[in-house]
Amino acid sequence: MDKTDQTILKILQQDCTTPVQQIADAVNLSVTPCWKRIRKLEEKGIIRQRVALLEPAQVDLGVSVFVHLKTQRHDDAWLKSFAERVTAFDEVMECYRMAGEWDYLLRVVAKDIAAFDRFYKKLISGVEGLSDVSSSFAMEEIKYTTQLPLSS
Amino acid sequence: MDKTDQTILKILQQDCTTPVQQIADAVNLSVTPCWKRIRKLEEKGIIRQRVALLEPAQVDLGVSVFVHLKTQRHDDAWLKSFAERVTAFDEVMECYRMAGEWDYLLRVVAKDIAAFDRFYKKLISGVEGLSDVSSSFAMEEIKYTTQLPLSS
DNA sequence: AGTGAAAGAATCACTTA
DNA sequence: TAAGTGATTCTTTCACT
Repeated sequence: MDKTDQTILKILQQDCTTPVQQIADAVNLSVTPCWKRIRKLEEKGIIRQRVALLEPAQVDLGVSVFVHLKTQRHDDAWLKSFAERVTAFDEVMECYRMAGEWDYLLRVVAKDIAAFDRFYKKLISGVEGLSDVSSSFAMEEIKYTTQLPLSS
Repeated sequence: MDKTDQTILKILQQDCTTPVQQIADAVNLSVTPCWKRIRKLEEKGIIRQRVALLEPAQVDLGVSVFVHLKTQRHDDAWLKSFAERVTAFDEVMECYRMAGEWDYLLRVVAKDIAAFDRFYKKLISGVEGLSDVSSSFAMEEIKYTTQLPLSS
């Protein structure tokens, strides 16, 4: 992946509707070679998908809650089943296995506190082996981007 | 926003390259009225942008770190300047003002621990008034989606 | 909300360096 | 192996119904 590919990725991370013609101009190529580069970036999985981002508040999902979890089980089988269950919850936007005090961190979206509480109960009853759960509410979204910082 | 719009949004959240024709079929409309709905969703800001999502590991940004912050200042002016500074850092993918023990939570991406440490020093020296900072490393990304769960 | 036409883009076979 | 041209096909967009 050279500098040209990085520039292409940068543009597509900002607006993936940019016509190939315009991207080609930006990297001093003609349409076809530029198009082929984009295709390769997709085939390699560097571009994983092209999506529409919505405004959470406008679809009545203005509340983000971070849920910290501890567990007693740390074996592979448990992790696998945990991952499956958590992934299946549409409310869970992000889930990470963590180093340090907490074993997992989730970002959950909800309409309001009551809706989050319904999710919370589903989580507690649906996932075995949780030894500690702590929820922190986000009051305000200061920054949210999907644009990864590429060197060039 | 009715059920038809929700279906349209659902499709575009998964793949925004889906031809309008195909979306129209899915919601039992012909192309033009469907296209007009999409336009309106964009105008209202419900669709905020269309972007390409990249695979972090493939662009050498496999490390996510959550940074919890406390501050002594809680006035509007401080918040405003904090928001500006934090937003300006390309490494910061997400930043929330929190309720509870910690005042702010950031998700930062980096190439490795050394790169994160460079960011950490920039943050500490570039932002005034931080009284406590704690960094937690994500070992594994279990789920990451931008797809908000719409009712229908 | 629908039809059909015109404009605009993506995609591909083929050519060149 | 990487880039370019031009033709074809697919999509978007819009005037009109």
